[in-house]
Amino acid sequence: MTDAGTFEPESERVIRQVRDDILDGVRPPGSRLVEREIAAELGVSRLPVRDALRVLVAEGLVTPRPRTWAVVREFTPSDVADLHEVRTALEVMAFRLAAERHTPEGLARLRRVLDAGLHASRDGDAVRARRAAADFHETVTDLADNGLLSEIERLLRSRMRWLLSQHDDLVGVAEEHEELYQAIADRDLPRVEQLATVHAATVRAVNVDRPVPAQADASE
Amino acid sequence: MTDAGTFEPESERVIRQVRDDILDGVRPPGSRLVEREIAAELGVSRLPVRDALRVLVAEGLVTPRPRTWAVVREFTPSDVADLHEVRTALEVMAFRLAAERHTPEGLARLRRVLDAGLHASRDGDAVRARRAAADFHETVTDLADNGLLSEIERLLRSRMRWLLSQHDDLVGVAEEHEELYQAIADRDLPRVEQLATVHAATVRAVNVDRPVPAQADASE
DNA sequence: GAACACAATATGGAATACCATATGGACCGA
DNA sequence: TCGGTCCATATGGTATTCCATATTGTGTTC
Repeated sequence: MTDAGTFEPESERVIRQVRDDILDGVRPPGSRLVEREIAAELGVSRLPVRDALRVLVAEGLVTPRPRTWAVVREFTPSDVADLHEVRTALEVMAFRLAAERHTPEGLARLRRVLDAGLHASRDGDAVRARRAAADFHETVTDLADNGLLSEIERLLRSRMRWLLSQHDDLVGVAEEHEELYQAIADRDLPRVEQLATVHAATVRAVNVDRPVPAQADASE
Repeated sequence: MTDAGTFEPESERVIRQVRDDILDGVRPPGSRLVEREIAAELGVSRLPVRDALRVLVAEGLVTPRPRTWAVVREFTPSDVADLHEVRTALEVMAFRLAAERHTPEGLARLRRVLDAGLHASRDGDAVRARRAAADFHETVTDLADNGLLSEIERLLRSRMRWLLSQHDDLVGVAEEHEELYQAIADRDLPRVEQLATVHAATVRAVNVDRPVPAQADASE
């Protein structure tokens, strides 16, 4: 075994590059994704590009069209509402399981991530605060100790990143994380579920503030 | 437009073939999946096979190993537990949303699927009953009117099919479906949530009874 | 006899080439 | 001038080929 752990196929690099291009707005929604063009830009063959596009389709960032070029996905208000709904259900579950199953080590890790987030948000460092907020959720999912849940979380991560890129109330989020941490540490399940639901609603609220005329969003 | 709607690349055929092989036990867990072999068997090039394996990896039916052959996934008891947990959360959500959002047409469709299932299970037609049970859940997801939820459901479908292939209490399942249908039709949310939770537990119970003859690959 | 090293082979990763079909525009006719 | 049809081009799908590396069997040495 020479580098089994560190081996990275070209397609990985292409995936990251194209994904970042999309998330950073370099490739705006609706723009063409032509295999040959991307291959030429990145100096690789079409095959890694094909692989990468498949992955990005699975991540929901790219819309394939049979026999023709793929396009960067355009998220409709309905898509956003759907994502919030599913995310809420999964995160409430993750928080609940984390409260039930956390280990001392895991809890300490969560504490550290939380502190980093609190610090960053109080300093007004938006980039690090957002990063820490994402880490917080990822760590909670980790504590939940459910491989499939982690897998789905990874799958939705790009979409979430896209969705939350315009979230601003970083301090409020960090404070809610603090409360959630306490409830998890105390294994207070009812409180965790309540807080997690509220937290999801908070994040959604900030996003829905923008025009997004969600259609069936008045449900909850 | 010649056949834009009916076009199917070779990889689709390969996907179905290999997936069915796995689910039918023709390719048992742990067995090698060698691109060249499969390509030769199906009379296609390696590329469609590569594509197919990627998809099956995404479906969780195949475990890839960098630079070496992939293997048919071995489900550990832990994997099964994880799947049940996630499935429960998502289905409760699907049932709740279906109760909130169903249209008259959709409800009628659900009624028809349910009747087919009741009929088949009373006749002792296991194959059709199982098919109808799957259709019932799929229709409910459809009624929930959340594209992402449907997407994840499709993703998990193969694993569920594998998991439920040994489910026997078809009559009981159909009867629980009947109750769920009524609660959905009445838009009785609390009852739907309670029934959905119980239903998930029922299915799990039957499966946990017979601890999947996993290839005791206690590797992870 | 067992364990390690090395070589032959198997296998996935990537590049190149070719084909079938969708796309987009130009030309023709009304 | 507008609409339809046909053709050149663009583009994704597939096959073939070569390459780097993991696997596996064999021989050698302690």
